[in-house]
Amino acid sequence: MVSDLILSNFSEHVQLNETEKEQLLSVLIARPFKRGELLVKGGDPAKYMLFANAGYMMTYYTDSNGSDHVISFAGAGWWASDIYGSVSQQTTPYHTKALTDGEALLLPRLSIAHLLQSSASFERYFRIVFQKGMLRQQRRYIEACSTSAEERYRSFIAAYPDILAEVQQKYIASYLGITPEFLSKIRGKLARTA
Amino acid sequence: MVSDLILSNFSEHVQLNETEKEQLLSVLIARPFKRGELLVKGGDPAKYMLFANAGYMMTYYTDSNGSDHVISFAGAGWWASDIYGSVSQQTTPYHTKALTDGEALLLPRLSIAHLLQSSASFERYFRIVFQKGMLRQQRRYIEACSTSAEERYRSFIAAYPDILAEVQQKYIASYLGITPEFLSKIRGKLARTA
DNA sequence: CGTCTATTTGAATGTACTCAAAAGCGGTGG
DNA sequence: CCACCGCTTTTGAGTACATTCAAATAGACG
Repeated sequence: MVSDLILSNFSEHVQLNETEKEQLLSVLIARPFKRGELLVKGGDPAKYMLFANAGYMMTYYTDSNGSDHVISFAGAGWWASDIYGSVSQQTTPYHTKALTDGEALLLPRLSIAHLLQSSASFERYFRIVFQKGMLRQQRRYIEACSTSAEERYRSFIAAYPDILAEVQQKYIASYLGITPEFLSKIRGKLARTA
Repeated sequence: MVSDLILSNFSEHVQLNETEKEQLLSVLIARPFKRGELLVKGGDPAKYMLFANAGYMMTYYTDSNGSDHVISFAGAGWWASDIYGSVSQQTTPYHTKALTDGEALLLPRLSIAHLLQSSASFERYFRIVFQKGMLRQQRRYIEACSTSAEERYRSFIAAYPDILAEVQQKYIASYLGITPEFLSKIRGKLARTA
């Protein structure tokens, strides 16, 4: 298992000693995936956090009308944003699906609890991850409230051109909080304008 | 300074020893406030996190059109959701305003850094606070995307009847992501129906 | 009491949705 | 290699939820 990505992600935030690194690597589970595969199903027990080692995943929610809402995409080097797998709770309401071929590293919930107890470095790492996650979610909410769909699409393609290339349009529409039809119309308009 | 609320909030998540409790209390700053007072101004240096010891505060964002968007309310026993004061960054984009008379406890950024380094309990506490905050923000986003304004208002009054009584309607409208006029129409309709 | 702000109400408008149908695209099997 | 199938994207017409603008009413505070 190639673990450079996750180790470098940790080292962006904390300095792990050799013991801690080994401890972390020893509990990770490599999970290769194929495009379209459902890695975590909403309603199931939340067993682990997922780190994208290669390829793209997305975390989304299916509401009571059956509509899906993409919470976030995760490309190589990112955690999936379903963090229910990190809390001692029975189930997650979110699905996590592979959007391309790739590989996830699974970090089991019990291992997380173990890591957190064994070293303040792990507490610190996850404190920072969740702190940033909370800030990101706030910004996302603000952006959804205060900008039009067209603006959100423009800023999305500016910020994540790589995701745009890899991922189906209907998922991007869902991420932006609009219907696939409406995204198509926005794209048509932008193409005509440009 | 009466500090029961914040100590009991910590003890919901971690067990602090006497030294740690003293350490925490020694860095908190009591900040009484009056209704309408601006406690933190967006664009200013983010100096601290704010814990509501009494009364209500709200954190909100003013977008480029000059419209305000309430991110969250904080009643007694809650942290304001502007957590920029916890990261080593220059400024916060959010305002925090007093909605009633009350008192905030200010936890300065440097003190947070100090606490985090001195004990894993503090790392753990803030890890949990941010973890829950991230989950809450995600749920809020999902709710904004997947339900109508009327449904959101209904679930708001069911969940927070106390806030409803204390806080001006236009702020609740902003929290729900709608205009004050439209909230008024929803209320009119519900009153007529019921 | 008068002033200022918040809330209500109404009419016109707009952004985004729904429903429906056509066109495009990718994979699979004959 | 082509034909077909299923799914995604495009396009169009009609609709709905929520907004904007404007004016009237109600409340709060000095």
